[in-house]
Amino acid sequence: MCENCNYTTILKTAGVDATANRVSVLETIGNNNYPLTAMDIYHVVERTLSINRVTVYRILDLLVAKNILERLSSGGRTAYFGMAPNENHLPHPHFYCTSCGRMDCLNSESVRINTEQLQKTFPGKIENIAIRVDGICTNCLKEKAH
Amino acid sequence: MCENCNYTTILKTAGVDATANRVSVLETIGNNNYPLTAMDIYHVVERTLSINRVTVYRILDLLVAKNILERLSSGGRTAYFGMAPNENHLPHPHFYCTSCGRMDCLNSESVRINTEQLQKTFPGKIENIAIRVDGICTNCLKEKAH
DNA sequence: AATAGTAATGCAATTGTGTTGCATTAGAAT
DNA sequence: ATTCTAATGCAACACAATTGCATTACTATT
Repeated sequence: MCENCNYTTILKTAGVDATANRVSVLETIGNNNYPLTAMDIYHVVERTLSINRVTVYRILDLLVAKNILERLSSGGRTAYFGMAPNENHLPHPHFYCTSCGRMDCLNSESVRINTEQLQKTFPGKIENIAIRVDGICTNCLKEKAH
Repeated sequence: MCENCNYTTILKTAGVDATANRVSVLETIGNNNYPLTAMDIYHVVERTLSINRVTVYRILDLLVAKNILERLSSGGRTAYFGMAPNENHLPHPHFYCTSCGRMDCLNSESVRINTEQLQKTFPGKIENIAIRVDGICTNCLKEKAH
C-alpha cells in the first residue's frame, strides 16, 4: 500500500525495537489496502516466520498504544487493524460489509466532522471519532444477484 | 425515556408475540436514556422475571432484526443496545467513555452526514452509518482530577 | 376438554476472540 | 563470559455470545 512508509524506521522512531515479528506484523497491515483482523494477520505472518498467536495480539496492542496502528471495531466482536492516521494517511471512515465481514477504507472527503464544533457541545473529553458505514459490498451484491 | 412508546404495541406491530420477557427487555432499554449491554439488561430483567441469559440474547437478536433495537459497538468486545431510530427517535451518534465503559447518546445535530451524497461516491449498498465518539466522560474526568 | 402443532424458553456445552501468568529465549550492556 | 532486560512461547483462563437439544407455554382444531 504505502511506498512512503519504512516500517523499521516507524518502529524505531516510536522507540520500540524493530524485531522481525513486529516488522512483519506492521508490514502485513501496511501492505494491505484494507484493515485486517488479528487472525488474518497471524495467518499471513506465520507463513514466513513461526510466530505465536499471543505475540501477534501483544504486538498489535503495543502498536496501537504507540499510535502506529488504529484499532477499528466492526459491528461484531472482532477488531480490525489498519495504519493509524499520520502525515501520509488522513483519518477516514470505513465500510464494513455485513455479509462477508470485509472492511474497507473510504475516502476522507465522503464524510466530514468538525471535532472542535462537536467538542463545544459536549462536556467530556473527545479522543477519537470512529465512523463506520455498514452495508453490502459490491462483491456480495453480485453474488446475491445471480 | 419515552412516553410515546407502547412497547407491547411496538412488538405486535412488528409481527412478533409480545411475551412478558420481550416486553420487559424492550422496556428496560426504552426506559433507559443510554444504551445497555446484554448483561445489563439481563440483570435488570431478572430482578422481576426469572429469565435466562440466552433468552435475553435471543430477544435482542430478534428485535435488532425487526429493526426495533439498534446494536451499537463500543471499542471493546461488548455490544450495546438502544432503541432503533424511528419517528420518535432520530438517528444520532454515541459517546463511549473508554475509562468507565459507559455509552451515551449525543444529540443529532452535533454530527451531520449526507447519506445520499456518500452513496454516490461508493458502489456498495449502504445500510447504516455508525458514529462513535470515544473519550473520557465528565465523571471520569472529575475522578482523575482529585 | 383433549390433542397436536408451533413458538418461546431453559440448560449445558461450545465457540471465538482476546488476556494473563509464568517459563524460556534472544539480544544488549558490562 | 556474565548479567540484565525485553521479547516471545505456551498453557490456562476469561468473557461475550452462540448452538443443540430438551422442555414448556400457547394456539388452533377437533
